[in-house]
Amino acid sequence: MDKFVIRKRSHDDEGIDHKPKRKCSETLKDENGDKEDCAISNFVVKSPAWRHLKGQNLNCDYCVFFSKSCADEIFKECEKLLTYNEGQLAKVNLFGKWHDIPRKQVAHGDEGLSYTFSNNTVPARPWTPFLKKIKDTISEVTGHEFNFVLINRYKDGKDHMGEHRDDEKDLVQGHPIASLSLGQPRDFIFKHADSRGKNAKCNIDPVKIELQHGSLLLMNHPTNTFWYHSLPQRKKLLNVRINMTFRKMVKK
DNA sequence: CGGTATAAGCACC
DNA sequence: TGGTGCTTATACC
Repeated sequence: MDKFVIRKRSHDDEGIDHKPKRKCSETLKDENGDKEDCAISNFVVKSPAWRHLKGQNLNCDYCVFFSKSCADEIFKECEKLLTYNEGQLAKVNLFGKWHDIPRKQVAHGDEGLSYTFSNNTVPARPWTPFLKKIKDTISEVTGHEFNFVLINRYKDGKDHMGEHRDDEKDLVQGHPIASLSLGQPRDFIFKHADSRGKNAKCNIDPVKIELQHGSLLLMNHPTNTFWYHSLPQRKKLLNVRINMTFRKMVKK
């Protein structure tokens, strides 16, 4: 793998330009001597070129975060190391009916945290060295802290996720969510809450973006207050996509 | 308490 | 194939 340099992104970039201003030339080190659990010792993050997604109250930043070789390796490690929830933990209740979620899901995070949506409470499994390393790298570069990651695995284009907002009480209000995409690129669609359905109050165009292998999408406040997002079916796509959304949850 | 929203699928087009 | 509208009984605001 390539040699990597981690560059931080300072908070005062926001709203003006999204290129990192501070440099940090240290290479991320294995703090726990966890080579056996995590084959990845370095990550590529070469001053990512951020692109700002703008809309009415839409505030997101997107970049290709990991180089292809690094993203390939992380993807491989995910497939080797991760296991996913089953049974009741893999169901949601909507409009009075229980459904198996059309994808696989698991969460890791600080002890005691969990995430509840649609009558489904996903408890955090402990951080693994592998996941902690990814989390720390993203924190380092974005300047935001996270204590929880929700991982979704879409085995092919038939797996999907419906429209929703990440507006649960479990989430620290106003804190950004960092979404790392690995594997099969997929369309990701934002729709404004007031612009949905037959009786829409206004007509705001949806914002679509194809989330690339190794990319990071930062969903900043107040995006999730006003915009729904979804990962629609794309039936012709045959390959696996893994998504990690790093979050800050309220401690209870 | 009443009002409101829904991370799902399905039935159209 | 993909986008839209509808569902429905809890939950939780």
